[in-house]
Amino acid sequence: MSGSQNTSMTIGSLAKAAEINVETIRYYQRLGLMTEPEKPLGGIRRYDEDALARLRFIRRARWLGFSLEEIGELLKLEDGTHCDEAKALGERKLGNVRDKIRSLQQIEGVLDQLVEECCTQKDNVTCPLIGSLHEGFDTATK
Amino acid sequence: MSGSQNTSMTIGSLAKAAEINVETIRYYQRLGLMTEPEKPLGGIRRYDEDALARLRFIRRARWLGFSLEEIGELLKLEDGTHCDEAKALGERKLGNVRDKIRSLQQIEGVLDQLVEECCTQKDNVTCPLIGSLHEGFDTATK
DNA sequence: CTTATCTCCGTAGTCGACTACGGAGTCAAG
DNA sequence: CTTGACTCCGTAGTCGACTACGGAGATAAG
Ligand SMILES: [Zn+2]
Ligand SMILES: [Zn+2]
Ligand SMILES: [Zn+2]
Ligand SMILES: [Zn+2]
Repeated sequence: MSGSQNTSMTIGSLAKAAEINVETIRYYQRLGLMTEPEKPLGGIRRYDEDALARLRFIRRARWLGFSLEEIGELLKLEDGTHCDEAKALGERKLGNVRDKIRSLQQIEGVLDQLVEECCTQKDNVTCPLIGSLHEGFDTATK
Repeated sequence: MSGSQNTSMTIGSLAKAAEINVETIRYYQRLGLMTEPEKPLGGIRRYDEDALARLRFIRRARWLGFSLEEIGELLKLEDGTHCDEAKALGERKLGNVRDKIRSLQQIEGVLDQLVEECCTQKDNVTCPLIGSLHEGFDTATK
């Protein structure tokens, strides 16, 4: 798979398809995350489905909190000739992801509790959510 | 609680106590998140436990993923009489956090599988991790 | 053929959250 | 009293990730 059909797009339609700014694509090209296709002698570059897939990959990974630099490493796995290195990288990234999940779950727990406690006592003048932002930092943080 | 003892600190010792950079405190003051105490006529400003508590509040909220602007809102609710607004803010954050967790778990699954498949066949020249990277992410991406 | 709408490319600006710098003033230990 | 660390204050720099601008050339609809 990863078939590069000749569904050729201009950078503008690629941007639209990926729901991303044209300038952002150029920026990714400057960083080496996307390759610039050949320009047909004073013409306009054309992009295929692979470029779109790559863009979606980048956007998704960004949203998940990977930096563009990390995404670059992730994308280098593409050459397929360095199984050992690929595995090492994959494992490291997996570790990162699990760290992020753990951290977010911790935050989730705290926030959930705060929201639940909030507004449970109508008589009470002070909001428990605000109150615990003042206190519980040490316990929740570590 | 929130007792303002006369444990007066300079900005330097406040920074040390809060494990934060002096410049960051000044920055928070510029943003209006911290108030600058009065300066005793050509002297040096002194900070009390309340300032420290407020700094901890800010750091904790930052850790929970609130932006400094949101923290400003949160701090305006400090009087504790705006329970509903505080709760809404907390619930929105909680939603954000849960979305991120779901997405990370999705990518965790994919990465985990890829790493497991990698290098299981020594004869094979192409790395299965690499090969399935795009497809795996495509399917996982939706 | 003529516009209107891209594309190309380099440079520059923005935003959030800090972090650093520099020079004058202040305080405290020796 | 001197010396060295700290404070004050304004401005400027950094970093990551974009986003905008401007002018020249390409392309497509009418
Ligand atoms: Zn190698
Ligand atoms: Zn409440
Ligand atoms: Zn209100
Ligand atoms: Zn492999």
